[in-house]
Amino acid sequence: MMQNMKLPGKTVERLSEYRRILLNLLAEKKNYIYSYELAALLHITAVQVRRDLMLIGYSSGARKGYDIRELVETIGRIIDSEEGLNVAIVGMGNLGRAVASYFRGKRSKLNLVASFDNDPQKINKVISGVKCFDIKTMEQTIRDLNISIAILTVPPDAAKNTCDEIVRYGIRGILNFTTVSLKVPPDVYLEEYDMITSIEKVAYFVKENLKTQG
Amino acid sequence: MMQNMKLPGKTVERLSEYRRILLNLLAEKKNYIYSYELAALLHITAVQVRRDLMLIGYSSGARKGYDIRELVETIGRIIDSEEGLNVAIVGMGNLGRAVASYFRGKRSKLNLVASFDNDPQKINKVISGVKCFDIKTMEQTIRDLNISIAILTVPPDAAKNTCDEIVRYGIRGILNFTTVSLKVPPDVYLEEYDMITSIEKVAYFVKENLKTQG
DNA sequence: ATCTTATTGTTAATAAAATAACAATGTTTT
DNA sequence: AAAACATTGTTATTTTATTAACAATAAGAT
Repeated sequence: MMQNMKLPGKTVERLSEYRRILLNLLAEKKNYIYSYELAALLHITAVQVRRDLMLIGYSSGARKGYDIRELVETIGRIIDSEEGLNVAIVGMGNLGRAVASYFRGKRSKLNLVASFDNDPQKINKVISGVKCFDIKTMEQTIRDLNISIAILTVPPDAAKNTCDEIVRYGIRGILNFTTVSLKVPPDVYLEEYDMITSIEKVAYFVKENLKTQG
Repeated sequence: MMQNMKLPGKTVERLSEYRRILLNLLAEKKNYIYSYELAALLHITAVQVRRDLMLIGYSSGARKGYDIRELVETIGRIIDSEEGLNVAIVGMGNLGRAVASYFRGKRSKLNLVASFDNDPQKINKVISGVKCFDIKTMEQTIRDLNISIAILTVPPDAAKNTCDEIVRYGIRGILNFTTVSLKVPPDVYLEEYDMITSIEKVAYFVKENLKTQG
């Protein structure tokens, strides 16, 4: 209930992870799961799981644990959009291709319908399972294929311009993997991920642990 | 002051981002920066910047803004380890190669010294700037090259075993890019990133925005 | 059929992160 | 050299996220 209220970002992330795990379990013919089991699989607490499910208004009814199939369904109703959303990868270097292949095991209503690059070797070929379009045709293609989400994997010096472009063409959400931090209008959702930052964070805590534990 | 206390993870992440930006600015011959300028570049608040710098005990002394060179240096003293740490990429598929190339513009004392794969085509070649070793030699190589950080980019079904292995071989920090959530002993630092989760998060907020804004 | 137990759903408490408020301090202007 | 100003460093407040506590309840045991 109160499903009209936006969920906290952290909860959305965990719901996505719950679903990933639950789908795996379904494939293994498991049908019910307790909050503490699901929690253990993600190394979080059972309370957190129950609280997240409370937020999406899901209730097991009984103390037989959660019906996995039903729960997957409920999570989908909350985090997926009914009609599905179309996604494009902008920049088909190593990272773009990597992202494309991650999409194969995808679990939501997201459709990877296009990729863009400026390399003639790539244009009009199917790469990692997705057709690559000439980046010059981006405006037309984004509108034709009704693409609302872009994954940005272009080289850093192209990031700002490309971002401004796709926003003009009507993109509503961007996952930015470049090392450039972008600015978008308030009605466009932007999520940024810098892998070097993640590595430096790991290094920091390794260093600190080494200091205290030898 | 109090530099022996571990910093919050969020602060560490921002420090890494400050440094990335500051290094770019240095390259453009900018020498001083105000907190609000740095904040604007990352779309955060100036208070946050000042608070983070307070936590690492850095003080500009004057109202001329921060001396960029000095600040970069200070951040390095806090988040880098003095001798540098050696890093390996485990799994040289698309994602592994992408990560390797991100390392080129690296800004810290981290050294990418090895990668591992089981594909004979790759073994003993230099790929994306880093030598690829036979994954069978991992134990020896990790010890020989004193590798303490691993970036895990193997296929999902290999994730758990590979993780247990590298932990046995003495790895102290792992950045896990597989879709499998791992378990490590408490003295090993684990950071997990699931890009499908990020995409699903973007999709959720796009959907919500579309609901309220049409 | 009642008792015991395990698990849930939810409220309350705590912890962590972000933001606001503001005194201190140097800089520039007059 | 005093006044006005801009910016910092830090404490206080607010907000957000996590964890703890516990009543409610269904399932199985006796």
